[in-house]
Amino acid sequence: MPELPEVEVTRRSFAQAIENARILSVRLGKPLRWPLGCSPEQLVGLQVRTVGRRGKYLLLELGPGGCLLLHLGMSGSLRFASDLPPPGVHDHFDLVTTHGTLRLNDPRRFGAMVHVNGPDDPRARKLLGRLGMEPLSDAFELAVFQAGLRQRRAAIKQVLLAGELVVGVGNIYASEALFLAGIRPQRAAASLSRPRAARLHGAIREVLGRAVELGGSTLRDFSSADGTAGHFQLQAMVYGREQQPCRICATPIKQIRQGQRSTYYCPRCQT
DNA sequence: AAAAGCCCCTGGATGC
DNA sequence: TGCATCCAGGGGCTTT
Repeated sequence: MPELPEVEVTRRSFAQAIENARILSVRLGKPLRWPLGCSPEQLVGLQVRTVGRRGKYLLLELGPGGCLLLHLGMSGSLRFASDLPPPGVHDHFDLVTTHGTLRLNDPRRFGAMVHVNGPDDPRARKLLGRLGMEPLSDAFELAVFQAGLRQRRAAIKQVLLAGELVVGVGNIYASEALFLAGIRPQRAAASLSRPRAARLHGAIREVLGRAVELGGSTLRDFSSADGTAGHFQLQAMVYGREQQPCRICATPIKQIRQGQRSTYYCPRCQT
């Protein structure tokens, strides 16, 4: 379900509320993508200090030590409340705290909740170690982005999705950002001129930033952890619009496959 | 080293 | 109505 904006909006919807809560119990449902990595009892008594984010991972910093890495995968969503109903078949993780219960619902179970001892934990390194720049932070440096593109021959869409240069750009926003930048998704990353790479850099920030402001939009069924529904204001320019007229030039939008994923683009606006 | 495929899993939409 | 097929927001792992 979630790309960076949805993960960030989810984070903001419960980060304050869970801060400094003490863990009372942990309930596990069906297995997620990876095992928790510790016994549920081991978490009892710890405090949730802060909720951060790296790419599409949420990081629940624990006191006095350790961290929970939370990923929503393709279909995951969170709720945080003190009056949750009994868990349903797709509720696979409950973190019961003094401030409420954080519940992970994930029908497809591509999501994960993983306990690590700290940033140097091998599991943390494996999952977070190769992640690229944060697109909405100052760390997203244009020069580094341009240099990174120059050394990759793969299609630009694939490079964005891979997350090793820049994180958080998922399948929907990749198509949207490339449209905004006027760049064809199949184009080799290394073939982008510096000005066009700069345009893409701006487009990524624009698309993701606006989506965060709108409360996680575009996605069909998104709602944040406090139950607020996504707004849907951000209408897609190309994603999911195969055959429909481009909103700029009216040329029919094309759909292609890249790496088993759908890509949409305007054959006239994007070169 | 980088790139391309392969999976993990369930549910909803579509087609016969 | 029932059943088969395809597709879906991710990304780690294995193979080229």
